[in-house]
Amino acid sequence: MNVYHEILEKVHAALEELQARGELPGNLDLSAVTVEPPRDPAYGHMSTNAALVLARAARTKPLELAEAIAARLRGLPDVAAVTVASPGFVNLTLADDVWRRQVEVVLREGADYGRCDLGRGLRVNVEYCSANPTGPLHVGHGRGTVFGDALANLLEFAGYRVTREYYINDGGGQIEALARSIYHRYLQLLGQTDEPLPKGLYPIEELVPVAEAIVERDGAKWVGKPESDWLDLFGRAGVQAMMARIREDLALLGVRHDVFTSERALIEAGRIDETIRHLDGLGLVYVGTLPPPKGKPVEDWEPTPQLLFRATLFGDDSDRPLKRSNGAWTYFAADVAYHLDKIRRGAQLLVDVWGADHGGYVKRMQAAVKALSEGRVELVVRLCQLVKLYSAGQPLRMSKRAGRTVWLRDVLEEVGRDVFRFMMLTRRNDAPLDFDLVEAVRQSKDNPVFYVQYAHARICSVFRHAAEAGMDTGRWAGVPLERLRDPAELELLRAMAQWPRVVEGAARQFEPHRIAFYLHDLAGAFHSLWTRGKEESGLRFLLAEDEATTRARLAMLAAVRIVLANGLRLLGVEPLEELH
RNA sequence: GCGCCCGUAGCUCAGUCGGAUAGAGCGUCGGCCUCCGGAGCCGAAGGUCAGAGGUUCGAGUCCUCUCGGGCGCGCCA
Repeated sequence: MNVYHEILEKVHAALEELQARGELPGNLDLSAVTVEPPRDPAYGHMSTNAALVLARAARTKPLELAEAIAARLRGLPDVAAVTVASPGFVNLTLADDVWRRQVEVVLREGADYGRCDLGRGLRVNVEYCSANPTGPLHVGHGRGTVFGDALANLLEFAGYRVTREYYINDGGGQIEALARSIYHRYLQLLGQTDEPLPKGLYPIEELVPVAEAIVERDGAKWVGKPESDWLDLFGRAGVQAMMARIREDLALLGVRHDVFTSERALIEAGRIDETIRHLDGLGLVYVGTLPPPKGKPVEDWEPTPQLLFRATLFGDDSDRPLKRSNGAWTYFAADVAYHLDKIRRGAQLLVDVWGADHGGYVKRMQAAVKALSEGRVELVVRLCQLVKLYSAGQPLRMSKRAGRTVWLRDVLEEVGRDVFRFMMLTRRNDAPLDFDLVEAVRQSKDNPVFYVQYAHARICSVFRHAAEAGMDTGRWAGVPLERLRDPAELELLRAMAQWPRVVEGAARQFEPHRIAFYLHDLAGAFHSLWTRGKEESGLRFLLAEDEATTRARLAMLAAVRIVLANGLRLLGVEPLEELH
């Protein structure tokens, strides 16, 4: 329960009282009534739009209704002042004690401070990363992975039951390309070819050890053999090796999925046939011919009858192919089966985190989920834009064709997990992100990671000094919080009390970046107060001659530290006690 | 040609299920170090929220159109 909810309840109570007195109709919809901090602090601490949103239905003037509401809020224990402002806002200034009490709340709830029940225990499956097992994770994967992981943490904190999931795309043509890429390395190792790697294959060096292992085990056994003899074997070896590497990369990022689901396993278990039959039973599958794309002529277009899913019945722009002309299932068909699998395993809400280049795929997958769940399960898709890498302002040239990709592992070794994770969340997921490897590790206030970490470390430093002075820094019962009087202190307390609101808003919108921005603001409020202590010694946290005030301030700092740590934990960033 | 995303200060970006006088960082200019970590803080300047209509008590936010940028557009994933 946060302060804003408490005040909202009081507004509701005031409205119900007015209804009971017959001054308001009894059947009002109160869902649009909000209590939020006004942008301009001159309007007080909280503001409600109740009169504005209800006036029409109540057939009264907003200002009159606002006055009536205000009259019932005035004089309440925690309310210091209530004013009405045109066109009908009711603005409240709360007693300082309300904010001081938040310290006790935070200290009591600790790591749970900010939790809420927005999700009401709903089972949500968050699928993220899901990089093809054809190479290590690169920086772009890193962004989506961090986003998905932070989102999963956030939803869990907001009361959802979360499953973190990785879909291994090991069933399609790209695995054959992987097998051929490894085979080429294999021939090279045995001196059987000096041809360059054919186009479309993977030029990455990480495949060499895979080929070496095969040489060691089988020698030249596969030289000159037809593809059908070795393709499957080389593909499996490649997938196994690349997934092992990807799991290492995930571990470096601090990411742990609960479930890895293999596309190939779904196919081999006949799950796609089963799923398509299921769709067919619903009358959603037919054989038809799609029109060619308009405006953009496709060479060698041949109208081909295909097995199609009636995606247009569920909001997509076109029906979508389930089978290729060679008879194999499309990627989409496998993905439909996979999403049905997630639903059957109990997911009540599906979240997919994809790269922005998959944007064209969103509607058909949502259509499929709608069809499969008969409208009961929603699929939320979040797209992550590209990461542009820089080094000291110079763009880093990456050429996938030449095999010069910047691997996530290399970046993590350079800047560290915490910096990378935080920086990936300092932008909305759907906006492109510039990431400068040199700037990212600079220790200055330009660097948001450092700025937040520094606030946490400074608080820890105060506590070290307090402990040296022999103060009790662990027990807060009976702390005289009324000693927190300075406007800057109350400002910090109010910033701290925003945390539950921020969690709720971020979770509702699936936007973990809001956590990062909030932490920056909270750190700013703290740094500001700290520096004032430099200028006015009476505002220092540790006062040798005033133990009561010191204890109050330490309690406040302990609470702020908890909120900083809770926020960083959701982002998967470790709060540091010292910086070096 | 169609679909999705985006357009906010010189630059990079926030902006609460629509809320009041649109914010932050960088950069620029001007201040603050006996003393808890100055790796910080305070202040100033800087805006047609791409443009035009619409919805309403109220629009950066919702709708329509235009302009500009990104991504995608049968049998790749």
